[in-house]
Amino acid sequence: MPELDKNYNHLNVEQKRYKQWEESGFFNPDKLPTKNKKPFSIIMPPPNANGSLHLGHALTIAIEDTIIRYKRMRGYKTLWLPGADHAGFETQVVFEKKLEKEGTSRFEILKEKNGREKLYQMIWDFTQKNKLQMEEQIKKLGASCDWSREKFTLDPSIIKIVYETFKKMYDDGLIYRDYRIVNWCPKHQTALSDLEINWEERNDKLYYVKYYLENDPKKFITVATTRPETIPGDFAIAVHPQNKLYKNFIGQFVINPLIHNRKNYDDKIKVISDPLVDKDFGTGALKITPAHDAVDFEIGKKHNLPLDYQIIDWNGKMNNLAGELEGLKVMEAREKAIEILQKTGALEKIEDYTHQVSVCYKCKTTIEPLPRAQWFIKMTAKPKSGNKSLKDLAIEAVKTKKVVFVSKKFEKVFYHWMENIRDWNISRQIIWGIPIPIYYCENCGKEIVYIKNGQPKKCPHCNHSKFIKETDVFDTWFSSGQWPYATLNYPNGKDFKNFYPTDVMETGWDILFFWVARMIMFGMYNTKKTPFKYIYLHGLIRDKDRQKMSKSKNNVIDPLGIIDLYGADALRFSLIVGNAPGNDPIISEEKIRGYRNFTNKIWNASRFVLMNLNDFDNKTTPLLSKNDKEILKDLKNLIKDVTKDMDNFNFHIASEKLYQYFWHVFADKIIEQNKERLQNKKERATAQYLLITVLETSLKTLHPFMPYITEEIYQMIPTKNKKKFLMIEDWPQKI
RNA sequence: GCGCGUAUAGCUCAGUGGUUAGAGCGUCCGUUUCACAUGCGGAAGGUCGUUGGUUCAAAUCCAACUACGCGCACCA
Repeated sequence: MPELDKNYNHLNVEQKRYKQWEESGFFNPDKLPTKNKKPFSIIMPPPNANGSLHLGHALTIAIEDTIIRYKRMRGYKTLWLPGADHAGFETQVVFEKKLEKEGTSRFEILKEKNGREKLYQMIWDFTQKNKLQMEEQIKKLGASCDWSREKFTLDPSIIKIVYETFKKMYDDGLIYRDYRIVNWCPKHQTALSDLEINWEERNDKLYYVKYYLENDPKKFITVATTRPETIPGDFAIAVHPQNKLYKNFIGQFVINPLIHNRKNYDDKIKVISDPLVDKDFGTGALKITPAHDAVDFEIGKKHNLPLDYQIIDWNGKMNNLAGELEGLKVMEAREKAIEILQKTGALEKIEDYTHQVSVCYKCKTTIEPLPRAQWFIKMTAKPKSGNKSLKDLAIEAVKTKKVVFVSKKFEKVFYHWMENIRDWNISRQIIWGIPIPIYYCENCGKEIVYIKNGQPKKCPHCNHSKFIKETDVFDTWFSSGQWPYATLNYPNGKDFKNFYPTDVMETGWDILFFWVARMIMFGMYNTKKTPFKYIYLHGLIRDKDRQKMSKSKNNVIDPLGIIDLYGADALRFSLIVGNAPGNDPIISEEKIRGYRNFTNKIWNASRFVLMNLNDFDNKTTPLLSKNDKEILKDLKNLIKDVTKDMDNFNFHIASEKLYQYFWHVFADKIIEQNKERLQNKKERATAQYLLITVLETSLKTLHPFMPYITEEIYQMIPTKNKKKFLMIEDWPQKI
């Protein structure tokens, strides 16, 4: 019998065991000796290759590894496929911060010769370094994923599939380029999707500005606006068609109160009517600045107003069309505009006004709505080859239960978002990403989708042979949205045939729209199937004060530091127990320490059993007492219960039951009761049998949650028909 | 504006109609002898937000209310 330390020391165990598991090849389903040939697969949400792992990642790994290890023990051919995400915009933002610290910027590098290529290479190297580090962290957590199948979102095989999807959607009429108002971040110099902006409440002012009639300078129409600096870009005043107040103004002209002698345009502004205008807001009259507001742009389009008269540039400064405001930043321009309006008497009054302003979700810079040509995906239109829109496909998949949310509440949230979805802007003006495979003919200007290497030889429209390449790249979610089938080598790969649709998608609820919804749409559109059967959404980890963990708040628990202190098993268990799916778990070091104590309990109870097995013969038939039988019956019932919980994704309940049982039934009662029997010659063998049976069964059921310590002890106990690893043992069903 | 959710011990949370409502941490008392002081024995601590309903039975199902949290949204 080996001499065991008095306290469990995870440092002696974890690395050694992981190496053995990995070398065994059993992480790979093809090498797994399984009775039951049924496949079971999970695609790991690929962490962003732009930093180290945080507790949220540890939670993902803990839950998914628990599921995978459980299913593996149930005899499934289990595949858990790891990967990493280039994470376009997110990574570029992180990298730019790094550049800033080094005293330079993305724009400086882009100025250099081949700057674009150079910057791309720099970020590439950065992500590859991070990726290696992340892999090590995932291994430390004990993740039994198949590293031989690992993928990166910029692998050529992935890009190929992403391009083919783009081409298919383009040919299907779902992809189009349009000039319209986009969410522009002046700091990051890119457009953002509707999901990438946040809304902040601001206490601003509402300015009431008079626009005098051209023909009758005594009469005027008052407009309420929060953005007087955009007045130089006004091309109409719009009122509701049924608004009696302004009936006589419709069709007349007013004079722009802020600018005169506009380039190429009159200073006269027509009063028009449009049902989009709210009769009851402000004065009921709306100034129309097509290039600087989404609603105005829509109205402008309908009424044939100039849409590209942009008076704010891409840096958020007033340009030379802004008259006296030229050169000022937007906020400065606002003050200046008010000054001028006040002087000319055009300012009627100012009111306090609280409203929502959109900001960049990364840098909090106020979003500038600006017109720009962008690539979009139609969400509500039918493709040429089918009769259901992406929106309809996704809604139908959930309605028909092809995909099921483990927490029902997210189903409702999903529907709500889906019902109101608008077209998706997939172009980003950044360099870190997959280029949109489009060329514009230099001659006829038409766009050509070209997804092979190199560039098109001849323009199919005019036979010209010179092209300009699109410089925009895809929104990162356009590629990660295709992750489940792309990683499995769609459409002809063996893995795709064996493992698609995958079984569970487990990820944080914060990316339900960004990622999960898009995966469902892409999966349904491309493969006609949902990419997964169940969606398990976990919460966002908070600290003791309910705060989201972030570096700036200095409340981050570093998973690696915690693992070094208390072990991966303790961390994993504390992430699982009491954490119902979908709720935001609160994790403190005290909780983790508490479950570290549990690992020690397991260690010592096992140590006690092992200390008393030197003469144990696993072939003798035990003489079980009534009480012994009762104990085994209870254990059987526990397993039944726990198995049911595991099948229903109730890991938080299963883990707690196992904890209760091991500590307060096995250690407190069963071991105590049998201490005396072990001293009794007649009863010793039976007591040994009972103890080792309960211990072995407990180890098996605890293994998915605490893989390291259970494996370590399993390797030491003398039981019948032992497998090479506990990892590939059978989940206990009969005792 | 539209929608979703939460309220259980001092704190943070589990609890899938059925004994005496649980866990981690914390508090108090006792305890180092042969598995474990990262332990053991014991104790204090709960009108399960409020009110009403359904039921033989409600923390659990339903409704309203109160408080809090969150998501979505082109009201200038």
